Amino acid sequence: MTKVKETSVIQANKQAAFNECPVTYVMEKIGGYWKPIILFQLLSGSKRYSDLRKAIPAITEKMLIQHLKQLEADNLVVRIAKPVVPPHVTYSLTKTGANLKPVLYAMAVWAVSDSKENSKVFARNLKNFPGIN
Amino acid sequence: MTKVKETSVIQANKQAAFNECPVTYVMEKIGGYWKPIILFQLLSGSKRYSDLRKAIPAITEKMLIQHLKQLEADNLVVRIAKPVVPPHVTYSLTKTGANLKPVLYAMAVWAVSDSKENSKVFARNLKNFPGIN
DNA sequence: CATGATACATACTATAGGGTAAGTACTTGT
DNA sequence: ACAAGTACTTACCCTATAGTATGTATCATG
Repeated sequence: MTKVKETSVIQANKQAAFNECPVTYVMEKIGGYWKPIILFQLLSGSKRYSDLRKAIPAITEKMLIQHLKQLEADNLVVRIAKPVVPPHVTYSLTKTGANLKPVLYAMAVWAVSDSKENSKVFARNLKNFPGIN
Repeated sequence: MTKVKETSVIQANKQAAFNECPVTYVMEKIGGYWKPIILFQLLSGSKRYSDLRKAIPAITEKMLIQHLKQLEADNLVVRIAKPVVPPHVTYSLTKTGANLKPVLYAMAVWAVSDSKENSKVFARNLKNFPGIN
């Protein structure tokens, strides 16, 4: 799960921000490219591992379990495995995970209003668009 | 301002998530270690560059302007420079930036409740704490 | 005439985290 | 005996982003 160096300024800063800034705390848990997308999928109910894969075709299996494990460690999702063969594993939100709903909703609301009223965004989008220039 | 490679899978994925996932959209704008902290400082009113530096002692000047420039490009903060010597520059939130307040507040609320009811968090904190082990 | 204050800029290094590709275990179906 | 399905694991590479260190312009003041 991609080891972390114990001695590094960047980790120390992260830790400091993590301890002091609640926003950083939240982003440590739902940040990254895939976590919000996974959480979004689970907001609509518990899903099997393979269902998540199908629902998010672009994600690699490594990223998927890696983030699921992290979310589990952070107590945002629960893993339930039936001891059968072939394996049957479902993931669902914990209460804490479900409590994120208003947060995600607030973010979505802001995102929509911002992308409407802010045209500079699109300029920057285009500038960074891969495969152009 | 740390150039970005045009052709990279990670950029493409970012772009895709950016276009489709509003949460990712928001996190592209307020993510990173320092942005939330800077925004928090500006929530209480406009500040000079040097005041921000003093308010956030751990930040390096490079990180500070880099993020201020990004926030400005994203239309979350405005830069006002008085043409005097020595320079006098103040930063403040735009309307869009100020609209983030409920989002940041929702995150903070969740963070507090989560860190109270979730003891695993502190275990993980301690495990990652720099200078131990 | 050198120093200090302010608001940056820039070259280089380090690291966290994402991406690719391939392998594992176990059993049922052909 | 071999492929197929499920839920992972592991080894290796690449890139985005943070950190370090130093430099720049302008003017007032001692």
